[in-house]
Amino acid sequence: MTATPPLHLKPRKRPRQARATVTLDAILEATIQVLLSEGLHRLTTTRVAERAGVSVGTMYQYFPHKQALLYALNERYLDIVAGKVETACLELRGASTPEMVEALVATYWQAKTERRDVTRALYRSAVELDNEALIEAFAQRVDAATTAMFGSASDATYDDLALVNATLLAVIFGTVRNVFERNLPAGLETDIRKQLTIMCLCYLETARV
Amino acid sequence: MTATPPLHLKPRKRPRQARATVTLDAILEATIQVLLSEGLHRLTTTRVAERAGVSVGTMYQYFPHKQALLYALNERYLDIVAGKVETACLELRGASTPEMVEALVATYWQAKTERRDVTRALYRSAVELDNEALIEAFAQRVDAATTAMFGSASDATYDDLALVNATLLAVIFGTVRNVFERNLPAGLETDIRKQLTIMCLCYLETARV
DNA sequence: ACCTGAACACCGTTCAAGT
DNA sequence: ACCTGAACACCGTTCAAGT
Repeated sequence: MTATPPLHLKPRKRPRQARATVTLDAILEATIQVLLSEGLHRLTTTRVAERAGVSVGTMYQYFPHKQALLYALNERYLDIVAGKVETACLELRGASTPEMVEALVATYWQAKTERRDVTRALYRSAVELDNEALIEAFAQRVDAATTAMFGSASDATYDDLALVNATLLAVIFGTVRNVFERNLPAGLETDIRKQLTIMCLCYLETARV
Repeated sequence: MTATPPLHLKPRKRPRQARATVTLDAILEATIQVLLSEGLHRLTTTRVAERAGVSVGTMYQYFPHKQALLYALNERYLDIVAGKVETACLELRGASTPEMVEALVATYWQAKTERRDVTRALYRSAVELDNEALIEAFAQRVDAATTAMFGSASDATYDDLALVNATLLAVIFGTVRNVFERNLPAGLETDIRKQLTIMCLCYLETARV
């Protein structure tokens, strides 16, 4: 599913008893809650443990250090987003290019906008992380899904599909993040999303063989 | 030059004597050095003070807290990048749209690529910051410069220049950051830059009135 | 006007002791 | 097999004392 992550960031052990699973979920749930309510710089092992209803020691049985908490959170989140993109791509096999671009931008934008607070918090939390493996795994899944989709387009074929696809993804993902970080008025945000779609479309038009 | 930043992030006082100016510069220089050599999570007030050759107490006379160090660094950096974009835009007044797009992408890309380590470190350091004011000031300067430039194009006029311009900036800045974060092979990076230029160009073609 | 560094509150992480 | 929490090293920040 995902590329093997750096060992030191993985949970220390997998739960073998029911209560351990409960504990692990409680810790992750507490992490996102503290992150949202207190912010990254007030995300403390003590606070997370307290909120999860366990001792710090217990936390360290499951996660080798604080960063591993954020790593797990990002992993879960990126897995969900990648899944949504994959589903959308499968549904669109054989469709027309405009439909594909429209749906790709809409799906990704929607996935990020659904819970703005979570998206923002995770964008920020990812900074202290050795997150290249995470991003890479995500990129590869999405890349495979969209390449297959555009390759099946009913109205166009591309000379260098790999490059065209990589460009599209960099532009879409990058633009969404940029817009997100600037906290623009809702109206302008929507307008930019529409323009982005137009832009991708005319690019694909140009790139057709 | 820049919008007024949150007060709590500004240096505590401006130096009034020569040695104080030296001290302030030494602290900022030490900050970037420690950031580059040790990484964000090992950037410690003690370490910065030591490297700068002053005591922690002195550091706190100039900066109210650790974040203010990173804030100052980002401020200086964004000021330089904005300046480069402004200069390029002025030089291109009255040129053709293709020249403008090419130069805009090249200038920004170059500014970010020149010192990849610094760019990366600052992207990351900005996360814990209340950096909206900083980003906003940067965005406004650049927006004004590029709007004026595209408004002066010899070969095209645009119906909604403000929106077209905002879209272009979001796409270019966003894509550059995305590419940067993924650490792609140099060849692919260059290819994406070229594709990005093509994409912006055909978008402007479509957006002409 | 500027600098020092010991002192304080808090944080990440460990580990001997428990159930 | 899982959990506890006191203990340790370190970090951000302050402030009384110095030049």
